Amino acid sequence: MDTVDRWLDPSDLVDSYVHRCPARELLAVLADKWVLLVLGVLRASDGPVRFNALRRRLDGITQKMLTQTLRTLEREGLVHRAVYPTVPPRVEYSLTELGRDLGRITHAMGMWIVAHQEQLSTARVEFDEREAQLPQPV
Amino acid sequence: MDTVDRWLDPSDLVDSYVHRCPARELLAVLADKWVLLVLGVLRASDGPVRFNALRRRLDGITQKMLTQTLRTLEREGLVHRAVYPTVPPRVEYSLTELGRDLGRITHAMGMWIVAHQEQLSTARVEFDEREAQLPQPV
DNA sequence: CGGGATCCTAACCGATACTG
DNA sequence: CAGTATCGGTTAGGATCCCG
Repeated sequence: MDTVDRWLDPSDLVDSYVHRCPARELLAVLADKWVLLVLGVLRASDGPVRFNALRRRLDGITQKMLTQTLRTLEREGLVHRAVYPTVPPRVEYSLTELGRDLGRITHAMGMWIVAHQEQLSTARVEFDEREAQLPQPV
Repeated sequence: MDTVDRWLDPSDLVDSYVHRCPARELLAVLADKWVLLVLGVLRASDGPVRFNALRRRLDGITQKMLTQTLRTLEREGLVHRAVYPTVPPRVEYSLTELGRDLGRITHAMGMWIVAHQEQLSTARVEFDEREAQLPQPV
């Protein structure tokens, strides 16, 4: 079975992407507030999703950012955009093959985050408490 | 064996993190230009890493951003910071247990990116070519 | 309905200078 | 060595208006 373990080999990844290179381009794309969420929603939907439907599922996103995010993902070949020239217009988004593949990893990341929420909040609180003690800036 | 597949179950992740919630906080942290790279370098090193060593491995990062990134990761409980009050001072960074766990997933992501670089560049080129044909903005 | 085009502000971030 | 502090340019991104 095709699992993400395929990518978990011990070879030295760092030298491959730490320096400025094509790989950093996609990294920059993924390092975005909305990209991971959009991928998540598209992945969770079992068919194409219309623009406003997508918008409604992403609490807080503006139409500008959604458009921008979708364009970027389309350019990377992760998202497919289908336009039906009806009236009113209808545009449907879905993941490409490549997008679905990557989606499995980002999904794993999302699951990890949700599963560790409490450890993370605890860490934040403790850090902030430690911070609150030391300073003495007159 | 403990693999990231643990997090690849089909349950509905979206409802858990699409809305504003604690989970989105870490997502916001990860959605950063440097965070994934820093995690990657720390993960690849087999011992603690000093500040400037870290800096040298991250091509293009400024000392300000590295400091900031490390502080954030420390706050999230992903990175441990050890200060040795010697002269000159010495500060060593390493992943926490939590950080190593998450690091396995981000590493998978990095590997995926590197493995699919060419498909991604191709997609970009094709998209840009399609773009270059349509417009007619007199 | 699914955007494009503007305007405008907050934040980010790089550069520089200083410190224990 | 490993930061902190400050300043200033750039940009991200929200709000608003409009259009096919």
